[in-house]
Amino acid sequence: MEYTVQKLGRLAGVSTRTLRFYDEIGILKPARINSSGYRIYGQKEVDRLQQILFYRELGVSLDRIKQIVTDPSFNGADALKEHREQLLDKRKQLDLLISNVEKTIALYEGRITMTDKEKFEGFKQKLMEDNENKYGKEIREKYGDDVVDKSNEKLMNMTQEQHEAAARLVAEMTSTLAEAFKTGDPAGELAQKAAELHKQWLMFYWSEYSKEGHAGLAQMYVDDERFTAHYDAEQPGTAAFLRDAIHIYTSMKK
Amino acid sequence: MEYTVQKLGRLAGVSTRTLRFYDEIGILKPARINSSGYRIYGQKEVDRLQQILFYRELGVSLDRIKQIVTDPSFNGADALKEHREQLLDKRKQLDLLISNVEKTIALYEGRITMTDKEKFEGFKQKLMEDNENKYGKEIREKYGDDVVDKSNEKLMNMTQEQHEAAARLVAEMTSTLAEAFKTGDPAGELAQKAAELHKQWLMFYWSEYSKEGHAGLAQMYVDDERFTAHYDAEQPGTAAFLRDAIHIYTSMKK
DNA sequence: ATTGACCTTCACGTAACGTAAAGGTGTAGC
DNA sequence: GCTACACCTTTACGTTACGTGAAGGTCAAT
Repeated sequence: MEYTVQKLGRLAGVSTRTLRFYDEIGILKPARINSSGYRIYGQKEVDRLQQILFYRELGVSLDRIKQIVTDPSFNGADALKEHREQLLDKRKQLDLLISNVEKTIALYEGRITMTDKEKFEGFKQKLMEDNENKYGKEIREKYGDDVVDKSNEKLMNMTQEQHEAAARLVAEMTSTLAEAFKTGDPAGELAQKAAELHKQWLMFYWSEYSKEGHAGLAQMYVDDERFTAHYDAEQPGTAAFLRDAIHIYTSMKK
Repeated sequence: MEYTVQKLGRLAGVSTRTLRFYDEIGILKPARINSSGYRIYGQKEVDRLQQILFYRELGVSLDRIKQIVTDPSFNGADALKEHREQLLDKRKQLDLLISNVEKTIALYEGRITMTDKEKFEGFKQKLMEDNENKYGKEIREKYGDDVVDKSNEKLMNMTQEQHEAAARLVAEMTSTLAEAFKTGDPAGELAQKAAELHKQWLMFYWSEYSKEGHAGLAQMYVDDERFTAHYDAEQPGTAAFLRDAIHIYTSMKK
């Protein structure tokens, strides 16, 4: 039985591009090339492809698969054992990441202690210590103490008060914007107040204000669908409305 | 305080290339460019970089970090929550992979039931069933039953007897090669017997023999360090010796 | 002869940089 | 003033495993 790329692809469930790529990297060459330059595969190649896909499903890299299928002496457990070690390593790192992400979420959400400053500080302290134990040593060795300390200091400095103040501003901006949206007039008083609040809230994070930056950010609310989705969540059109309001706001201010 | 790329890089523990790259993708622009075209960063940029690195350590993509640092409204838990979901998904897939790799290793090694054909077959059956339950449905839907059945059939056809026969051949070849190596003569009787055994063993996996293929594989034993390491494990120089023996073997046979 | 389904070879895009290469800048020592 | 030498710049290829066109040739049927 002979196969062209597409036939073999359908049989094995891979794209024609994949077969051409496997040819290119020398992992699966066609049995022959016909007079028109077409790749022709035979039974031998079908078997080899099955073997390749078997290892691919186990997450083995094509580079390693190449060794395995080229020389059957690598067929055995050795390659897979090494691969297993890599996977276990990967999982370990992944678990660490997940643990840190979850701690950070808890910290942001304040689920646990946002209302209790003492505990809050203690929690951040704990997050820092955990990280310190897990990979702080490596990083300290690599980059020196100052970097790590500075990074930790930064985390500590984002105090609960700051966070709450910013949150209040955002809440006020959001409700003002919703009110303004009902008027339909981005140049109106309410909309301009929303733009002003938006600026104030930005100032919490930007250390310097510029009309251009503000206007550019506003434009992005419309251009980037991820931002749009955020602002349009309650009321479609809000993102565009906010952009218009801010553009008016920034062009009036000098 | 003002910094050039290298100074900022040392402070934060990243390469200058990274800073230029962050400039390029617009995630961290220098405060200004001096008259010589040098990038000059200020305190604001230092802070922003710290924030970037914080999220980077949590495994967040630069694309997402860009949103977070560009618009503080993304600073919160939302981005991280989505990120956590992705990480959990990843871990699930990783666990599946590890489980399959471990089963395959056990199968290859025969640790469990290699000496008991019934159990062996049962084990392979179990591996197949497990895979079937985990993602067989998807694959069957995607590619049709024939592909999956064919793949499974292939696994079942690799019987214990075949495996053992090949293993015996490999053992014989290895010991013959070791003996031959001591003589130092790749054209000698022992070395040529090793080459012949090597061919026989290859025939177990290749459905077709060619002198060129055999000679090419032998050359790779020397050219590719990973193969070399395998054959030189017991005795350095063995890979080169085997190549020489095979080259002599293949050029004498017609 | 034309259509439509195949096939071919480029060649760019993906993520986050590492690693040269080729060339300009700044400053210290002679 | 000249020369080292450490710094800076841009350009561009390599990494993994292909996806996705683009431009153009082939094959069988209408």
